Amino acid sequence: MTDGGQRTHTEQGLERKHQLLEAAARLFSTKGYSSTRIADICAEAGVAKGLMYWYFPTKQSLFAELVRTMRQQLRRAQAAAMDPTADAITRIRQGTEASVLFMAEHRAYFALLDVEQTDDEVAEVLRAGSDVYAADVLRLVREAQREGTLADADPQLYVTGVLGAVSSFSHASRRGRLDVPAAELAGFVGRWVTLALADTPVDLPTR
Amino acid sequence: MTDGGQRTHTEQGLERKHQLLEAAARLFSTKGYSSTRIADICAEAGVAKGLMYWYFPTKQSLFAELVRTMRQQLRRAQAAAMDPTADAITRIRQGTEASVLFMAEHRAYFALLDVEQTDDEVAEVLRAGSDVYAADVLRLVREAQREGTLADADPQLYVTGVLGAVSSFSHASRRGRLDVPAAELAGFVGRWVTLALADTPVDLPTR
DNA sequence: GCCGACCTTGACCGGCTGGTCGAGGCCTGC
DNA sequence: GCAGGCCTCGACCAGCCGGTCAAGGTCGGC
Repeated sequence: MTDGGQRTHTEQGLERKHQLLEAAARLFSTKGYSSTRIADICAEAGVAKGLMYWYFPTKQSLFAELVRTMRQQLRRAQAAAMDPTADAITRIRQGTEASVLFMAEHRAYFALLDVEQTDDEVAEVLRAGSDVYAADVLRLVREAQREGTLADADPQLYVTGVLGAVSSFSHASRRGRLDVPAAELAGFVGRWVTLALADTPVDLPTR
Repeated sequence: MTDGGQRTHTEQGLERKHQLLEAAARLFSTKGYSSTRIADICAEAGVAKGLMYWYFPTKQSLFAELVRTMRQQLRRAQAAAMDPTADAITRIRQGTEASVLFMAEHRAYFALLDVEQTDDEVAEVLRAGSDVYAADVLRLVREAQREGTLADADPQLYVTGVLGAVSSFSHASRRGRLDVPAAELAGFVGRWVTLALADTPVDLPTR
């Protein structure tokens, strides 16, 4: 913005910059943003600390560049997967599948989005609690599968779906992105989950 | 663990402790854990900094206590909502509804779970990207509603559901909690979302 | 051979922040 | 009235970490 003159880099320079980005991606995605030290990144890339500031003005700008390129790639994958002639629901499904697939294939990269596990111990505190609920749901899923009211896919998939729905909707509500009374929201999520769990033909032609 | 002797508190002491917990909850849930300074918490509670260390050994232990009590309450709500005589799917739905409802009613408290927005600017970088996809899905949802292939609820609900599914499943996969090949996972999530979006009777007796 | 742009280094700085400490006030039981 | 436990204060400390800087190296062009 303010700075008109972008610095020019030689081929070697671009390569170094790339090295730094890759080193940073590795560290950010395992340790989180704020727990990753600039010194760590430079050590990982095998260069001196000052060098980072030759290629990036701040730690944040390095992070931003990483996120930006990542999003662009994902976006391309989504666009490519959607058939413009199909109906809306189909396109939502296509975009969903493409997103999950793409993120799974580039997981190291997209782990950046999980940014902020802070201290391991804090993360531990948080996880410990949700595990209990997860175990509950897992038990129920197995029971439903025995009852024959739920298809025979990997139970963890269903557990993830249920817990994910609860936390996603709750999170959105907290953030004020849903203008819906609590009771109504709860009902919606209940139905949402129930529908998603609806017994699917086990040998659905997926491929 | 190691320290055998728990300190004893007078009534006044317990009240102070409570004040600190509440102040911390307010700050953690708005600024995130690591961005909240101990000095801030004490200022918010109107006491000197050293006092926190009279009631809690570390910052982390304060946080842990907050999370612990919160989980316990949620857990009770879940248990109360599940009808032990009902079938498994029904109980999953009941637990889901109770969770969402409870979290919505105590949103200030549960915002703790969103811990770690780190620096505002970093959060901004992350949000900016996902908004684009959200806008896309929103468009598709509206289109589907016009087509009549999707019920007439608040479009944001559907958007939240779709995006939440993508991120939850992807996150779980990244964390190694799903032992499923990427393509299969993508297919599952696609179906999951499609089922959840299945046209529900618009005037379903929700209330 | 010298100039300037690009690149690299690592010692250093300054501010921030979790945690400590010694001093002192209050209240209860004796 | 004093001993001892509870509570409160805020100045202080130590270490960490993002960011700076002065110095020097390399290489191509003239």
